[in-house]
Amino acid sequence: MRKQYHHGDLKNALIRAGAELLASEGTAGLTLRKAARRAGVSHAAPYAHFADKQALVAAISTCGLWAVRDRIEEARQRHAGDPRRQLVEAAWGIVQFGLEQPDHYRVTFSHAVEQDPGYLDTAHGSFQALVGLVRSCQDAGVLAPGPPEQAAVALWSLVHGLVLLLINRQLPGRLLERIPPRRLLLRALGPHLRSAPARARRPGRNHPVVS
Amino acid sequence: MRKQYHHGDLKNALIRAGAELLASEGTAGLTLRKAARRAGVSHAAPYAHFADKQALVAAISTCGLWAVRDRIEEARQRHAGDPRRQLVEAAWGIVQFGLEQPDHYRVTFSHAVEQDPGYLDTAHGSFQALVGLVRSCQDAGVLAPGPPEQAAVALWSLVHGLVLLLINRQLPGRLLERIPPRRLLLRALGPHLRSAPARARRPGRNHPVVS
DNA sequence: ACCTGAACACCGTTCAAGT
DNA sequence: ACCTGAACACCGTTCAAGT
Repeated sequence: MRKQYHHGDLKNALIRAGAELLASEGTAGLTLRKAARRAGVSHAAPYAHFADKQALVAAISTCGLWAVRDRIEEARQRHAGDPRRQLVEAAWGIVQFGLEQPDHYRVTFSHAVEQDPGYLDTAHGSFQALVGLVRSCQDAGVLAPGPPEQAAVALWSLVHGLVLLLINRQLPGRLLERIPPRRLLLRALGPHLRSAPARARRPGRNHPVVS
Repeated sequence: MRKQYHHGDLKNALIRAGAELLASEGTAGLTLRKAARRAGVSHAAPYAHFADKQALVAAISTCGLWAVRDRIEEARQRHAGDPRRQLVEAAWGIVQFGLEQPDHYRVTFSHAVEQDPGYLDTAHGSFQALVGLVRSCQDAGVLAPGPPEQAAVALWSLVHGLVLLLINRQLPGRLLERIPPRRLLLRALGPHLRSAPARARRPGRNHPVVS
C-alpha cells in the first residue's frame, strides 16, 4: 500500500472529474483545484498533464464535440435510407444533448477554446459529419441544391442558437410553456426542408411528415 | 478639493467601466475590482449599487440587449415599406454587433444572467421587436403565415447561432476565408424568405434580391 | 446614503523539492 | 516522469468603521 501517486491515467481522470463537476455544480464549479481534489491528487498535479486550465477545458469540450458527432452518426444509422428523418433526428439529438447536459454543452461551444488544435480538429470533424448528412439530403431532394458547406452552416447555426436560447432561458417563458422544444426545432427546420421529391426511393409511398 | 467619493453616478460609471474592460481585455478581464479601480473607487464600493458581480454583468448584458433592439428598429426605419429588407438588415445589424463587439455580445447572451428581472424584461422586449418585424413580413408575404412567435424563434436562433459560431471561430477556417459573413447570413436566411408576393406594393417591379 | 480598509476563502500558476 | 507543499498574485464577498 505504498503511495502510488495515482492510477496511471490522471489525465483522463481529470477530464472525467471536470465533466462531473460541470454536471453537479455548473460552469462556475469547474475548477482545476476541485478537479484535482476529486481525482485524489494535489492541486499542482494537473500541470503535469495540462498546460493550464484552458487545456483541461479544451479536453472536456472535445468530449462534447464527440458527443455531438455521435448524435449525428447515430441518427444516420437508425434512419438509414430516410435522409429527411436523419437530418431531423440528428438535430434533435443535439438539442437533447444540450437539454440533458446544459453546462457541458455550454463549455463545449464556449469561447477561449479557440486555439486548442485538438479541439479545432474535432470541431472540423463534427462539422464534416453534418456536411455529409446535408449532401445526402440534397441528393434525396430533401434540401435544396447548392454548396453543402453553406447549408450546413445555416443548419448548424439554427440548431446551436436554439439550444443556447433554450438552456439559457432567453426565450419568453410563456412560449416555452406552450410549445415543447421538439416542436420549436421542427418549426425552425421546416423552411429548409423540401417536400418529397418525385424520385423518392420508395415510389407509391408518401413520405410521412416527421412529428 | 475635498474627497467627494465620486461624481454621484457610480452605478452607471461601473457599467461603462465594465463595458470598456470587456472591449479592451475580453470576458476574462471583466472583474469587479478592475471596474471599481477604473471608476476610481475602492473595490468594495460597487456593493453599494450591485448585489454581486452577476448584477453588474446583468446590467452590462441589458445594455447589449438594447443594442440588439436598436439594430432591429433602425433597420425598420431605414427600410420602411420593404419588410424583406427590414428583416435582412436587422439580422445583419445583429451580426455586425457581434463581430464588432464580440465579448459584449457574448456576455449579453451568456448564462448566469437568467434570473435578473431587468434583463429578462429587456430580453422579452427585444424578442417582441423581432416578432413585430416578423408579423409585417408575414403580412407582405415575405415570411410564411403561422404563429409569428415561432417564426421569430427560428430566425432568432439562426442569427444568434451564426454570430456565436463566427466570433468563436467554430466554423472551418477555409470556409470563412472564402465566404464573407454577410453571404453566410443571406444563405441561412434564404430558405425562410418567400419570393415576391402577387400583391406586392409596387406591382410591375420585381423585388431585387438583397445582396 | 455612500464609501474605505482590513480580512477571509478561493482561485490559477509557479517552483524547488521529493520519489 | 510524476507528484507534493509552499508561495504569490488576484479574485468575490463581508463587515466594522468612517463621513
